[in-house]
Amino acid sequence: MEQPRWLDAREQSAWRGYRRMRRLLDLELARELTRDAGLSEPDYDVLSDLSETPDQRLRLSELADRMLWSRSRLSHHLTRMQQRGLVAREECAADGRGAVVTLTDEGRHAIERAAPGHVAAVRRNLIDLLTPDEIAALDAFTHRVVDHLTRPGE
Amino acid sequence: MEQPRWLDAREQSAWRGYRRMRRLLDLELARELTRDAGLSEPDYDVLSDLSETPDQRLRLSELADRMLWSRSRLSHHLTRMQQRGLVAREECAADGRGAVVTLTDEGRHAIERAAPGHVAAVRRNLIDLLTPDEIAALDAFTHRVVDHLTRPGE
DNA sequence: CGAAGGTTGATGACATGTCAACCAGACACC
DNA sequence: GGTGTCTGGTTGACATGTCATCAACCTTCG
Repeated sequence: MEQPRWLDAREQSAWRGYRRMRRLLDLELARELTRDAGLSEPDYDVLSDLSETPDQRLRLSELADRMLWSRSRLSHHLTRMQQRGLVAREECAADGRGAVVTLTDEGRHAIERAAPGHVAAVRRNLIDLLTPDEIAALDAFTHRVVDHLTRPGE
Repeated sequence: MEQPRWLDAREQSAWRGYRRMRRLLDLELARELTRDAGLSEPDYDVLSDLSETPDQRLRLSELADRMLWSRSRLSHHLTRMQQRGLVAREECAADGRGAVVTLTDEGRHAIERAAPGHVAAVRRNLIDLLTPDEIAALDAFTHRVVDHLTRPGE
């Protein structure tokens, strides 16, 4: 590790702001989601991803990849959601090892009930506080960073 | 919950990008920190906050507030860090209920060893990928959101 | 065929975070 | 000085996430 280039004042401030925002936004969104719909953020994400899928069914590994979760985490989480009746597991016809998650009626009901409030919360606490230019900047640089972090070489 | 205003394409994309970046960046920074310094991000944050304090000592509640942690979480975490010799607890002279955390020599050594690499990782995976304008925008809107979320009325 | 090697999920042990109950000292008020 | 309440911190039970490991299964190749 050679000479470190420390962050200048603005960079430091931006980095701290980012982390603080992240924490507070997380807390707030999770709080509203639990209060209004009885779901955690991970629950919401699973249901949301699943409900946007044509057949409302996904291979576990496919879902894990989309969510950037480990297979193990997904498996544990689905077990819990399954016990609450939000999703179901089925065997995969094409691959004997595989499994498929599906949305139960209760799961669909839950996400349909939760979505409007959650989107409103995201708006109120983030999106609507940003100017169109800032939204565009956020869109641009987050994708740039994601590309960097998922580049094969790194 | 009245008529929901869904997110338009750009907003949706920005929101997803944000969440994806957040997750990947977290993973990467945590990975490097563990590998290079044997610290978790929470460990690093505690040590860093502590080392920037004049006397390298802080009241628990003060530290908890700065980090946006619950007292309980901080207490648990400090117990673990204390067992590893990174910090120490002392009684508070001014308030018999209170306690003070201090940095041990080992703790100071650990943060001094970890900081250059961590800052470099933050640069490499985020800061240096943004234009100066984007840094400025990030700085501006994150603080705006933080203000919104910490406003007394909400 | 059948063994080797990679993939898919499930599982148990463990680390970490949250919530609620609790205790002791501070504080207010009579 | 009591007495009730508040505050700072600790603790234990529990929820969640990670890692290592395992069994079942596909695929390839001798």
